[in-house]
Amino acid sequence: MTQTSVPDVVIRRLTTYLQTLKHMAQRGEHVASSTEIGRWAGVSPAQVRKDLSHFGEFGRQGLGYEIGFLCTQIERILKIDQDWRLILVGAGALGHALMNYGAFVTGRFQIVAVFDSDPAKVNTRVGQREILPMERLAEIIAERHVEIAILAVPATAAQHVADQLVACGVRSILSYAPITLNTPRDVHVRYIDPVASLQTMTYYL
Amino acid sequence: MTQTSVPDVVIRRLTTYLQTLKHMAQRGEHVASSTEIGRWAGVSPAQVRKDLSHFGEFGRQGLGYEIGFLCTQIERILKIDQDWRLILVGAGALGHALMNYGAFVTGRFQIVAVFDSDPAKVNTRVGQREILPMERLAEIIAERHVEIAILAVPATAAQHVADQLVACGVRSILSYAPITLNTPRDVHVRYIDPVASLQTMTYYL
DNA sequence: CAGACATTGTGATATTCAGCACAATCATTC
DNA sequence: GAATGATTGTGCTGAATATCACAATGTCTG
Repeated sequence: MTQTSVPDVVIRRLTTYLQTLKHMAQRGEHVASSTEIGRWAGVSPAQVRKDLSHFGEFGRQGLGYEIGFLCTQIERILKIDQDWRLILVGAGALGHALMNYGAFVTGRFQIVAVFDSDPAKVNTRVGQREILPMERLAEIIAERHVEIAILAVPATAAQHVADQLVACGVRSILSYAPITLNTPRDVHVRYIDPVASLQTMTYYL
Repeated sequence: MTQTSVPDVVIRRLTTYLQTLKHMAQRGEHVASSTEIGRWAGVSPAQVRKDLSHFGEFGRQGLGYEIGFLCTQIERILKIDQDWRLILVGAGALGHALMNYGAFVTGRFQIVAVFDSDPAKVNTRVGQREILPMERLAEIIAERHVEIAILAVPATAAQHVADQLVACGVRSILSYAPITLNTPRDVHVRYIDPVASLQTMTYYL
């Protein structure tokens, strides 16, 4: 309702609601009930309403939620109604794939610089961007006001690079390294690890 | 302690404990306390102990956990002490990157076949594997006893492909499509979506 | 080998999160 | 314009999850 620290799971569900709403909008719909949103997002209607109620009253009784309006509101809440500049550290196979990933080329998350510690890679190009040496990390981060970094380096280097990023003022890290990073509490880290995901699924087989 | 339906979060943490333990083993350590494991995995010592206690008593009072033994036990619990055959659907840029991803080339999760609906791609190669048409999905899944699939197709096709996979007997899906899949309750789905991860982080900035 | 010390496993407690149920409210129909 | 039907927002309740605290049990030292 007000500012009483919204649970992290709620924030994560907001992104799925947004996905769902965008799809509905593309299908030409204009209004969605919590039941509909919940069905497509895989959560209960009550959950949808309660989640949204953390941030205000966006629906109309008897009708539901106006899709365009709710999209705008969620985007505002998540602060994705603006462009964000990212940097990418690690120009290996994964780094190349990320540079060419559509969402990072055309979307609101834009990779503005790529770094690698390998001198052989520095000054070569990936996509349209030149690979920069780690020495220029601080400079670029300050210059471009970067707050988010994608970490695509080997596990052995991940903690060291993360320390550098934090020292340079980065406050959010999306890490592809299969290791839990040790960072100050005000730095947010998310992990993407396909193998870890698979390992949790085999348990149920 | 026994088989009283262990929470999913516990299963997910087991994978991080395993990561941590592997790193410790590589550093030449032989014993780890719950405090140490917790510090590197980012959870409280009590949490580590309680999580492990769901499956048995693996530690020794006054000493801690024997790293090699605990690794073996966790691998057994997660059923990753065996090889798993995967199929990959979608041979776009992401599919290519996944095929060349080290863990899927040398690890215990092996991609045994790649499928794509685009006739132009069928019969071309990605890595060392030939891209197969979707028509052969059922045949290969049955022949190779595949239970896990990686979904790397556009969001618009994801639900349709997922339905096919489920119909063919696949019981776990790792989806890279930015959409919540509608599947029977006994089919497990995990999502990997970098943009969604980033969207949850900007909230805190 | 006895005493000091460290660490586990777990019952009890606290906290967080999800589901329920219904009053409040609005569109729509007749 | 009143009655009907649908849907929201939310206090309350219950379930799930995390934390605490300590007895139990082992190691290690002198």
